[in-house]
Amino acid sequence: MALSLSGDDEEYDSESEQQRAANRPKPKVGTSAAIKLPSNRSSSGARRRRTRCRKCEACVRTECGECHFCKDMKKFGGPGRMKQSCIMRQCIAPVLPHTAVCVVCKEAGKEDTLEEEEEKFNFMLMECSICNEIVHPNCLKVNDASGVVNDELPNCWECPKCNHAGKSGKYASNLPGSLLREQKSLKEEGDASTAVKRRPDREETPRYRPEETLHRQPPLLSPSNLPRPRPEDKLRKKRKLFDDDEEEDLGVRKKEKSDDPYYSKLLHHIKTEEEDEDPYEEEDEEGRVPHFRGGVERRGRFGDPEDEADERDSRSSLLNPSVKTPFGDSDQSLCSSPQAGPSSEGGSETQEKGPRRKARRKRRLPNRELSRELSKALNQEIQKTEDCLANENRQPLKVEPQTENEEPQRLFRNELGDQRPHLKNKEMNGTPWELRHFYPSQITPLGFNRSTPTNRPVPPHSPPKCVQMERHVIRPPPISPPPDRLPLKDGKSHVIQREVWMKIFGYLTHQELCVCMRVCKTWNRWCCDKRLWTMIDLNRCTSITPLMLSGIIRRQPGSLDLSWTNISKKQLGWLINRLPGLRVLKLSGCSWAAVSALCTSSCPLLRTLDVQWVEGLKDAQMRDLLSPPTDNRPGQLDNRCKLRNVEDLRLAGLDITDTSLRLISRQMPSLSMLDLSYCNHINDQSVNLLTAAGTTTRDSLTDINLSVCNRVTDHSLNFFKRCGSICQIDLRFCKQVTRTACERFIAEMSVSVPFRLKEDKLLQKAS
DNA sequence: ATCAACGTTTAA
DNA sequence: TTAAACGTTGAT
Repeated sequence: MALSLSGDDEEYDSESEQQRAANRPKPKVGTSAAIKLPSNRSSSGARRRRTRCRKCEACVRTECGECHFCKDMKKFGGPGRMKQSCIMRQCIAPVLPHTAVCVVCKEAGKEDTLEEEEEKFNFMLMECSICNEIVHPNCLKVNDASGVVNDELPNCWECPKCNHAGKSGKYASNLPGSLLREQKSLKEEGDASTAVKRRPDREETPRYRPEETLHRQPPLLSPSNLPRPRPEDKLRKKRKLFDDDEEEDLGVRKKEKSDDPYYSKLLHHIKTEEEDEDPYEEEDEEGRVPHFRGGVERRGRFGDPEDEADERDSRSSLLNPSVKTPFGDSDQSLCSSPQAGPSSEGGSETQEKGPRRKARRKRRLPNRELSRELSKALNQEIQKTEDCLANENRQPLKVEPQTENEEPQRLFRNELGDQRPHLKNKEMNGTPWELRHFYPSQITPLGFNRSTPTNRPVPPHSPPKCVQMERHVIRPPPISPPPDRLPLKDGKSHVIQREVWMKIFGYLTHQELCVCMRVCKTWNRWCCDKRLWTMIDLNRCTSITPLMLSGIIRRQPGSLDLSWTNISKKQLGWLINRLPGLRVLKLSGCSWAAVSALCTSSCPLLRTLDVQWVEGLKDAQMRDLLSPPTDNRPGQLDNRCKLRNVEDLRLAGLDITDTSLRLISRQMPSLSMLDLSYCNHINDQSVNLLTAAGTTTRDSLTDINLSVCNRVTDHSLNFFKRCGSICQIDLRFCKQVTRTACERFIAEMSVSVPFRLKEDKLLQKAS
């Protein structure tokens, strides 16, 4: 259907079947019928639906109750139309259903009956992402073709036949589908263009190498009554199998500089896939691709020169599709029969190879991602900057500027002055964004960012398209990412447990964590644990890229600082929709257009909202922000203001008036800290409103900042006397407030609550 | 039989 | 182009 990827596909008998399937409702097929399917399902589009592993963190956790899909559920008062899993519960490694059996021997996976890790592979069920056949690798009587394991999904590969036949993959992104929306794009893509686009990917497939002399596997032992494999076993097996040469792909990537757009695209796709494969391998690893070039030594198989040769091969064939491996063009049956794979064209060496070791591990992408995942522009930029990346990032441990202004200036220079957009892109996409963090002390003498809207960072020319993000599968991070112990080269595990490492990592800064993430894959995962990233600070990171966004989602921070960034409404909307646990959001200096993304029913229940100096945020916008969302789904009961839990509200530098304050007072019953500094319209009447009888703010306010509010006078101090919980009143630089009045306030309050003048016109409760 | 939710279709 | 809808699958 959507996946007529090349002319080859038309050879499939089932092609017409696929077309039909796309054009009319599928006939009802019960579970039992589905089991019968394999015989005629070979090469058809009908794939076994995967199901939850029920083991991963996502599967184990409870529904968030906050996300889109939760809100739809009947149990959360929704209409139950969407029938989708909670965003936070999207399985990281969906498994084949229990009813899946080998198309050859009709038996289930048997890997858990075996001891040897490598043998297990031969007896686990593998689903081909191209022809959809599910087989035991050992049941394939093929000798000379290599299956390509897709470790994006458990039990997923491109079977030797398809791989050998050079079929372009449909891939198996059988992940929870809610975030995979590309099928349309794929469908709309013409066959020709699809074929062309897919070619490099196909060519990237590593071929069997004669040097790999491995003993043949024993013939199939087919105990028909073996217990079913547990999904987790398969997962574990995969991990184990792949961890050893985990960095091989990194090696491929790091070694290759490309001027081939296909390759560049592929490069990026691989990265994307890596994200998908495991939430803990993400932009850090991507970003470090160039770093690896001169950085961390390769270990174990990683350093195997054969692998490098192989990689070069795949690279060259990638660049030159006409270059084929000896077996690439052989006449292969097209998966119509499980027995019909390539036989012995491979020559004598091939005979020594069981399917096991031929299944070269290679990350493959789900078709959807491969098709349109990333914008062409982005890929082109990546391509152009490959070389620059290599050079710039040769020093992976280089410490980023820490001073207040250095980094932003650098960014600004790139964003504004540099006419080489690829450099900008390189900056943002080629470097781990965590390393680009800086922690400026933006505190002015008054404790506020004195930047005014005139100093607002100018958005870059082409802000990254959040659209891209929609097509990424972003899964929530597990709380304790596997493995439990660091796997060592000799197959053993490091003595120190993960949780101990986690404690150590807990002492590191984000920058240091980023360095650790480049040490190995396991550390990369561990260092991404959301406990280490409860607060993510992208303050003044002027260009927010899709990678950053996905990185944020995976870390599920409770606190996010996007101040003075160019984040767009779409991006922010995308983010907050996926951060139901977000409690602190800082958006100072952003545009109202972006901030308006909060006016949705998916806005998390924030406790702290910082919208200082937001351009265009006035009373009308404040009203929008504080109104109940209007996009509630039918049946959705909760139409309360999404900011009702805000305790800390920062509105410095806004042109808001009492109109907004009334709303705030009404809608934020828990408001404790309120920053109204630099608000020129705020006056005594405003203070009166906030502290009037019957308002919740009267008792909830503990900390108010009215510095540089020139309309506030001594009279306001009288209003504050009626605030039951007030602890700090900042009236610094209020021209119409006198020190005398402050002292009088202290004197009068001293009867009940002792206050002191911490600074001139800064009143603080003496504790 | 019931529930959850995957993957595709349809609507906006 | 994206989100919503929904038929159907898979687990229990």
